Amino acid sequence: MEELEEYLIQNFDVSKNEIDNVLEKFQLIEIKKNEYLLRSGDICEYIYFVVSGCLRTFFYNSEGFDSTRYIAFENNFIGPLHSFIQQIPSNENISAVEQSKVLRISHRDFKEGMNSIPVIKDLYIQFLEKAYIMNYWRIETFLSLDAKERYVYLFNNNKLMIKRLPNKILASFIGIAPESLSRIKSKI
Amino acid sequence: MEELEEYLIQNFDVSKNEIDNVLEKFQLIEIKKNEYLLRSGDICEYIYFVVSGCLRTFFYNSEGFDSTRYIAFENNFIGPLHSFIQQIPSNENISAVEQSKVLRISHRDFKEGMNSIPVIKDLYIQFLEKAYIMNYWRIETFLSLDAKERYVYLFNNNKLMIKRLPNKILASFIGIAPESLSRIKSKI
DNA sequence: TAAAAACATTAACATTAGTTAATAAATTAA
DNA sequence: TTAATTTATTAACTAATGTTAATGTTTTTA
Repeated sequence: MEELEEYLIQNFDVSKNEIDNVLEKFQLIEIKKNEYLLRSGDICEYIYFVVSGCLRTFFYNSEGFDSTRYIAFENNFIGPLHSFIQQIPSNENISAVEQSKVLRISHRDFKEGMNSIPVIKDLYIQFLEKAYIMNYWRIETFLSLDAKERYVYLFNNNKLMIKRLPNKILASFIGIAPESLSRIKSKI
Repeated sequence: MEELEEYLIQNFDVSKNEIDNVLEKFQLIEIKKNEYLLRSGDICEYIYFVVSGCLRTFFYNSEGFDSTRYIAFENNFIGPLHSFIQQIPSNENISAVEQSKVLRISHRDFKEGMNSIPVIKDLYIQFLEKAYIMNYWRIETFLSLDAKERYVYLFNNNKLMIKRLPNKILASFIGIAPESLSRIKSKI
């Protein structure tokens, strides 16, 4: 749990006591590469904090290929919020890109914490703000850049993704076919 | 202000007194079609609640065309959050698609309200959650749909946009050239 | 209300990205 | 460690979208 504790200390003005209250609501889970934490159609019961490894959320598009909507490396939260908040079925899957350790908090504990532990509300706000900013630049790249430019953008701004994601997932995150990504890389 | 009052009553468990405290932080502004509330490069000082009309946020892409990131009709908030939160220059503009009336709250009053008026925090969370869900499906359409499918998606799910936005802005929201949108419409 | 400006449509052509298929390389499992 | 499986690359071809330019339509302004 030290990773989440460290994360809280770094990001919030929070007392030792409050940290303990938060931490006790989380539970450590290990997951092997390619295993699922959530399948589309199911209700998202947990939000996850990535301690080590890498997870992604993705869905299957009309042609049956998968599209990666979000990637979380260490020290980031992941979970399809609309499903979690409203407790309705998710159209996304969560799975492990690498073998990972995650801390999960249930919807029940989260709701309870939102009322009883002030820092959880702040944590949630920060999570939403981070998601907002990530989604913001994501939409911007789709609106204004072509496939090659989107790859170059990631190359310049997100070395971690370039380094740790296989071609296939990188392509599905950029929104192009893996063959197109190969072509793009060969021409740079 | 009745519109915002109504909105608060509808969406939050909030007392008359609290509503008054919130409302007094807002200021009514009128804006003519095509006028700007924010220009890229400036720091976003206000978040706006649309009372009537329609606003959009957009930026200029590398070829000098504009891309529309977000559209707000009546009873929705608008503002580039990353600029507002962090008080850093925005790369987006806000302008009026139609002649509009908006209520604005300053960053200063917002920050103050976040600490002193509980419902403002909830309002902010709901704003972030709404933005999350909107951005979520937006990214999904870019990842999994081609231009024609994105138009059809809007046609089925957002009649208001189809009805009230000119072709040019609709195309810039879908991420295609206006000529392409004309072609798509003629083939449906 | 007429003229000007902005916007929308259409068509021909150019470019980008998707598709298919074959092969090579890397990873996983026996 | 080898065989099997998955992933990555390449090339030829196809389909979709962008670009340019001409024309028609609508909106704005004088």
